[in-house]
Amino acid sequence: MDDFDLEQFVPFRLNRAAEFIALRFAAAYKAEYGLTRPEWRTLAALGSSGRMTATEVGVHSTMHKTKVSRAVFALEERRWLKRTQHEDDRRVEHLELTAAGIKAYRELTRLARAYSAELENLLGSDGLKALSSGLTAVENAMVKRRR
Amino acid sequence: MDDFDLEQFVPFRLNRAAEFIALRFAAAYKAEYGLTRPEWRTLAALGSSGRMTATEVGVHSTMHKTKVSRAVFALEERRWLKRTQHEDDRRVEHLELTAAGIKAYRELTRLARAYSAELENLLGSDGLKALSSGLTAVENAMVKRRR
DNA sequence: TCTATATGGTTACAAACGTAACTGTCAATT
DNA sequence: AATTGACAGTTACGTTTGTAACCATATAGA
Repeated sequence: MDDFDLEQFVPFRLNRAAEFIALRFAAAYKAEYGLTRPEWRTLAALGSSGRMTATEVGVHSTMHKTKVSRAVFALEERRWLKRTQHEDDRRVEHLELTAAGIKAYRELTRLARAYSAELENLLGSDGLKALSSGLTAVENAMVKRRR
Repeated sequence: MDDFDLEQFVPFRLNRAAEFIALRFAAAYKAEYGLTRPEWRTLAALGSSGRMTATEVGVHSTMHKTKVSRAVFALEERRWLKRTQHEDDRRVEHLELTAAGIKAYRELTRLARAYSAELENLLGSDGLKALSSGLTAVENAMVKRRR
């Protein structure tokens, strides 16, 4: 009928692939820990970088500040995270994982590494390399276009 | 603090890239036509494949049937789509674009093609190729794992 | 010091979503 | 013909989301 094919359209394919890959991993932390994606991302950001502000978490994990705010609240309720006020600027709060949070982080990253390995298996070494370098290209473009 | 880095985790990178790439295009059809993503996908599926059932649209564009149902309703209200009952099986309905729907489809696909070109520019020819072949790897994996 | 503007973070509200339950229809079995 | 199970599509409900407004604090300029 026409020469446009949704199946070949990169934005569509990218979305579908992301859903497939991410959902498969999300199922793990959702089922086992009841975490949402923003929560997992926040945990991961704080776990690997140590103390950060909410804004920094947002930048690091590319999440909107309302998502971060809600995730921080949830993690705090779970006693995986604690806040401390910045000395000089009382608008800012520093976020840090508690011992329990660090423990959870370790377990989750173990899962994440296992999934990375599974992914290499699933996509093949070449497939994964191609994907990764394609993603790098996107990331470079994102930096250029960032407002 | 640890050797896990969210920035290097493929599911995260994939998600972020998809958001960036898809949102940039979504902004166009959302701003100019007030379409949601399910609506655009439904339009695209029907535009390129002609008459289909709702279930087929869902398979073709990997959307849950509730999304398809809502999108079909919205497009119908807009008079871009009409339903006709299947002769033999009254559960099934055939979906087809109206003249106005086809016109919209043409305009949207023009935008989509323009965006594809922009993408090649943005990612570079090699980057786009790598991305595409990485996506193919994911797609192959999806087929294998499809339940 | 007062005002204006920017910033960190939260919240209210409406839209979009997924899950599961539902309606109506069909096919197979009895 | 009646029953059962499967399937197409819709709807109800609770959750998650994004936008925009908001509060509190900080900074700069008059």
